[in-house]
Amino acid sequence: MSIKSTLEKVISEDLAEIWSLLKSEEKRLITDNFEVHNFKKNQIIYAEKDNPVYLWCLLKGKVKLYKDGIGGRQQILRLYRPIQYFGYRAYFAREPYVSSAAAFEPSTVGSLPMDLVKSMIDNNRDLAWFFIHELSKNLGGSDTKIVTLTQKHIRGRLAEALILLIDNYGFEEDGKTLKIYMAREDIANLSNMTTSNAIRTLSAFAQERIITVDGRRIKIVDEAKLRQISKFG
Amino acid sequence: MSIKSTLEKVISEDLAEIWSLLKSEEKRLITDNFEVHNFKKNQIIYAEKDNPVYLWCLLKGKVKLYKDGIGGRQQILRLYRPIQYFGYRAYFAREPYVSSAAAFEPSTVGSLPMDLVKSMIDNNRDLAWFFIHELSKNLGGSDTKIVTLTQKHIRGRLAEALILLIDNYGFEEDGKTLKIYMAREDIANLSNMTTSNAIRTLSAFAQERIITVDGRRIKIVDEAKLRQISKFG
DNA sequence: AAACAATTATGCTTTAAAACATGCAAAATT
DNA sequence: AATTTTGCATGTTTTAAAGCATAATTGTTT
Repeated sequence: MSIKSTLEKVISEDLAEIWSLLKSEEKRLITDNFEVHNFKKNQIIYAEKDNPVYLWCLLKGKVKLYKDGIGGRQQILRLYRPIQYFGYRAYFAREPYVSSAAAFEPSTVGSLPMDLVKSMIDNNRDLAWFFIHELSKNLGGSDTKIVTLTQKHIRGRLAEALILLIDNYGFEEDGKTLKIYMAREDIANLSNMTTSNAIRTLSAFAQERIITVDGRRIKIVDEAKLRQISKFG
Repeated sequence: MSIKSTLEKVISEDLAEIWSLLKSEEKRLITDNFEVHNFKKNQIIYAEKDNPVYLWCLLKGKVKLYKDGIGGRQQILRLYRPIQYFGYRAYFAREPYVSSAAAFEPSTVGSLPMDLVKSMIDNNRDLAWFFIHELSKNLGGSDTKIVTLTQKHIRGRLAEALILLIDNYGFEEDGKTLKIYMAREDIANLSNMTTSNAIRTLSAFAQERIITVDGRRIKIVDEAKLRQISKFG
C-alpha cells in the first residue's frame, strides 16, 4: 500500500483531530514527508536515550510508552490507540527520550520529521494549542499516576489499570470483554506490581465475580465494583 | 510597595525568561493586570479541584506543588523558586487542578488572568514555545518520578530528594548547607516515605558522614556518595 | 516563665508485597 | 510427535517499609 493511500484511508476512516487544524499547503508538506512503518509485536519504535527526530502517529494497532527501571522492572506510562501522536515531548524539551515506545501488537505507524512539525507550529496557532493541550493533559495524568502508584494498594492499582484499559481500548461487541489482550507481565508493568501479584490479584477478582478470565481475555463483570476498589480498598 | 514597583524591582533583579519574550504592548497589558499577593508560611495558593483562573509567578519565597493522597499522605510533585511560573497546566488541559500549591515559607506571588495569557500566546509564538518547553520538561520529570518513586528503595529516594533540593535551591555561602529548611515531614512527602523513615534515614546518612544535620539545617558533606546512592542502592 | 503544642528521635511490632520455588498447561520449535 | 520454551497459577518464605508507642527536644502561646 502506498504512503499516500494509507494515510488517506486512515484519514477518511477516522479524521484525526490534528488534521483538521491544517492548511492545505501544510497538508501537502505532510504527505510529502510522511512515512509509513510497520512494527511487529513487541518491536521497539524508539528507545530511551535516543534523540527524538520524528513525530509518530499510530495508524493501526496498539503502542505502549514505558520506562525500564531497576532490575529489569518496566513501568508502562501511557498507552496509545489510533489515531494518536507520540514521541514529540523529548524534542520539545530539547533532551533525549526518557522512555521507550514499543508495539503491543502488529502496528502501523506514520512518521513526520519533528523539524517540520516545529516549523508548522511556528505558522499555525491551532497546532501550537493542540500540543499545549496534549502536554497539559498528559502532565496531569502523570502527576496523578505518581500518587496512585505509590499510595494505593495492589488491588486498587490493578482495578485502576483495568479501568484504564477500558477507557483506552474499550470493549468487544459484547460490551464486556476488554479489546486489548495483554500478557500478565504487561498488566503487572502497568500497575506497578510483580507478575505473580498481577496473576494472584486477577484470580482474586475472578473469585469475587468482578471479572472473568479466560487466558488473556478479560471480561469485566462488575465495573462499578472495580471503580469502587480503585477509589478505596 | 506598589504592584508596579514590586514587579519592576523583581524584573530588574533577575530578568525572567518569559519577560524577554514580550512585546511592549504586552508588557503594558501585564503591568495593568498583574497583582501581587503575599502568602504566609504553609498558606494555600490554590487547591485541588479549584478551577484555574490565574497564571502565578513566584517572586519571592518558596512554593511547593503537591497532591493529597490516601490517609492524609501528601506527595510533593514539584518545587518552585523565584522567578518561576505555575498554575497554568490545568487551564490548558481545560480541567480543574489535580494538585495544590502552597507557600513553604512567607512568599510573594504575582497573578495574571489566564485568559489574558491565552490571548497573548495567540499573538506570540515565542510565548507558545515557552509553555510547550516548560510542559515538556515537566512531563519528562513526572514520568521519571513515577519510576524512581515506585522502584527505588528508601535510601535511594531520600538521596534523590536531597539532590533535587540542591538543584532547586542550591547552597548557602559555605557551598555546603542547603538553602531550604524543610520539616522532616515535607522531606518525607517529597521522597514518598513516612516521617519516621525520613528521620531514620537522614540519621543513617549523618552517621555515614554523607550529610550533617543540625535541626533543619542540612549540610551536604559527600555529594558524590549521595548521587551514587540515588543511582543504585 | 509556665504550659502547651508540634517536631524530632528511636525502639518495637506488624504487614503488604517481593522473592523464590514448584507444578502445570499451552505454544512454539525441532 | 517429541521436546523445548513460554506463560499462568499457587504456595511458602523473606524483607522493606509502614504503623505504633514513647520520650526527648524544640517552638509557640498565654
